[in-house]
Amino acid sequence: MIEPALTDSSEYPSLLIVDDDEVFCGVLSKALTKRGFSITCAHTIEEALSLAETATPEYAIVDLKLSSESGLVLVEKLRNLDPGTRIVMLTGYASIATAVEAIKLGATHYLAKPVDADEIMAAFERTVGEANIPISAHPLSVGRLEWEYIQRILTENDNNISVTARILNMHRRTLQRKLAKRPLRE
Amino acid sequence: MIEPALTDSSEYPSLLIVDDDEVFCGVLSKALTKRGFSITCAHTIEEALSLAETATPEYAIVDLKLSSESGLVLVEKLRNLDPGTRIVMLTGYASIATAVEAIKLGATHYLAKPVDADEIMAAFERTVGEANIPISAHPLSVGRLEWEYIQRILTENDNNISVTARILNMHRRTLQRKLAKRPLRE
DNA sequence: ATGGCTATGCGACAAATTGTCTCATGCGGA
DNA sequence: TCCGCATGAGACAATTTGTCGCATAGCCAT
Repeated sequence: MIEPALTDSSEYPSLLIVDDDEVFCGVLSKALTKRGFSITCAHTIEEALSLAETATPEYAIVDLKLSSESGLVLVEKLRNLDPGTRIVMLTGYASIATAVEAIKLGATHYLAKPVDADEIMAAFERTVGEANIPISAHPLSVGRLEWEYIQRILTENDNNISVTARILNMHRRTLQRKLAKRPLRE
Repeated sequence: MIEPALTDSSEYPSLLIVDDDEVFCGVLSKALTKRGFSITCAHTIEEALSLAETATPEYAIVDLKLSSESGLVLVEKLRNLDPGTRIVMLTGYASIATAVEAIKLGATHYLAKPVDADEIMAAFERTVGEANIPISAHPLSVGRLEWEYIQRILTENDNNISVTARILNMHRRTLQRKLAKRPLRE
């Protein structure tokens, strides 16, 4: 066992998670610790930077939307601190424009939520030239992805089915039906 | 008038358009000539490469979906020929996954069709960091989310449709159809 | 209280999408 | 050359969605 105090010099690679959603940080933190990383969490850009200046992390997971600011600037700064840092940008509000910018700023990869820990792992390993190392991540089925996504948007909107349906650009009747037959395994 | 043979030494910057749609090439060619470029068109990767080997263009516009092959490999090759070439990737089948790949391979920018000549011009000029990208306020529609996800798994698996369909737990026929369709906006 | 506005649940039927099957073609390895 | 696997595509049935309609219910301002 390694003593928790020595995270810096730990034999585990250091990984900084930056996301303003504390619950999300917690869940991810736990999942990645189990996979052998030494995790630190930050909820704002300032916090992330002061942590990174003390000890630059080897890996970072940055949310695009950090309260009001853009996680993009953080990507740039982390890279300036240490060009070797591997950064995955994560977001619930994905767009091609921000993806392009993130990669240009030096992010290793860009993923839209929902994602699971394995997919993030795979993203860190990934290099340009196609699928060299077949990572055994087990991605969600499309059905499952849709279900998770719907649940998130629904929650964000007070469980208002009509509003959610409009946002998701689907018919209220359809959403009703999808929600009705909820037991979706896979 | 400049003699066509001397495109290299022309006073106009050289620009190579690679798209299998001849009509599109023609229109774009005309619009960009008017803006002061010396245009050459190619409709296949081979054609593009042989042209580029003779005289490497200063700018290039590459379509992602070139009949059977992917324009991504062309981006890589053009870059190897001359790292200074500024390349804009263009496509009617835009996705975050391919955008990420394109930028990693060295593309200057990535735009979704339909697009006008001015946007392409702006894309060539774009520099990192400057742009102040707005974070989209609204989440993706379910349809779009599915499209992005499919594209991601597909690129992660070397564009193997059969494998992707199995991973996603959907029928190959269905995946075929979804990929064929989708000039999806939203 | 009454009318205007919106959310919700659900039946019914048409329209669109998927699931299945089947073929023919093309490619790389045994 | 045969085998296994990927792919594109046609055809038809099985499901799922899109649409309408209607009734109920909560909010809120008149």
